[in-house]
Amino acid sequence: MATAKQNRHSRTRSDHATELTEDYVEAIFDIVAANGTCRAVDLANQFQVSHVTINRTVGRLQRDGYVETEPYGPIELTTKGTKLAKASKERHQIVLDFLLALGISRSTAIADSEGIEHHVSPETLNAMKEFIESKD
Amino acid sequence: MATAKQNRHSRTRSDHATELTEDYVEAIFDIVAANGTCRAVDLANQFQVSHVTINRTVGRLQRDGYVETEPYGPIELTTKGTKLAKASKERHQIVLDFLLALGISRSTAIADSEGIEHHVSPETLNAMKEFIESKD
DNA sequence: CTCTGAGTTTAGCCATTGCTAAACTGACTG
DNA sequence: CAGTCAGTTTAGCAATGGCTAAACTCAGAG
Repeated sequence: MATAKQNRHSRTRSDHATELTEDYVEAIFDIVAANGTCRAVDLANQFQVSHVTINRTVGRLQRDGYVETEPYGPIELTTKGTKLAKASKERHQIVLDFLLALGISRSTAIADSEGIEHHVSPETLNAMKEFIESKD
Repeated sequence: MATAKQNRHSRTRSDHATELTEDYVEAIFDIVAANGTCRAVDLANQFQVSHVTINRTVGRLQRDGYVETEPYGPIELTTKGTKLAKASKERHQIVLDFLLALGISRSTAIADSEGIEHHVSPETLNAMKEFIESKD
């Protein structure tokens, strides 16, 4: 009877790009909030990746309309980028709070929430929110 | 004062490869269990990806010692591959049961668990297990 | 024993995400 | 105003994970 299961893993493909995009706009948002401005070198620090990789990734973010930047200039989020950053940060925070409410240690919760945040549907996110509130 | 945060996103890099490996050995394990044998075409069905992609990915799995296969022959898990498949399946099941225990609908739980399973630490997995048991 | 067709493999293309090495900019120092 | 140096960009390499088109294998039908 062959497989029985179907599709399902199909997300995996393009979603890795989405994850990276979300991580970047989140980081840019935070760095601008902290430093007033964001340079490539700040992102290289954040992600522990070479500045060259940053440069090209930022180029893709610009191509896709998430950031604005000029040669040798700072990196700024567009409206679209800011919107995505805020949504990602909110999701991230809920996942983190949820893990903490579940009794996970802070350091593990921080690490796991980074990975999990990109994979929670609105329904699950909502359930997490309710769980957190029930623990207040 | 620059960034303040540090590292943390460093997992993202090589982990995508690990995720794919886990998904593949899990699928191979299931297909062998269901059909008695696993062919490239079964995996192509499962992942909705061309058979050519399957072929090369299986090549990498073989290179890395997870599967054994000969040209035009079936695909079999090595001891190492079987071990990883079982561990992944167990983790997957716990995450799924956890989401269900949290009140998530079955279809969403199935979808989300696919994404989340690769990002839960042993500590979090344990907390999930306890949560499930507390609901019995 | 040939022929056909499902399944596999090879060849060759593209984008992404990593890297090092080398060239370039621009601002601050002397 | 020349030099230096941090930061940026360009050039070019590798591995991964996707694809189509074309060639090959092998088992089952005639």
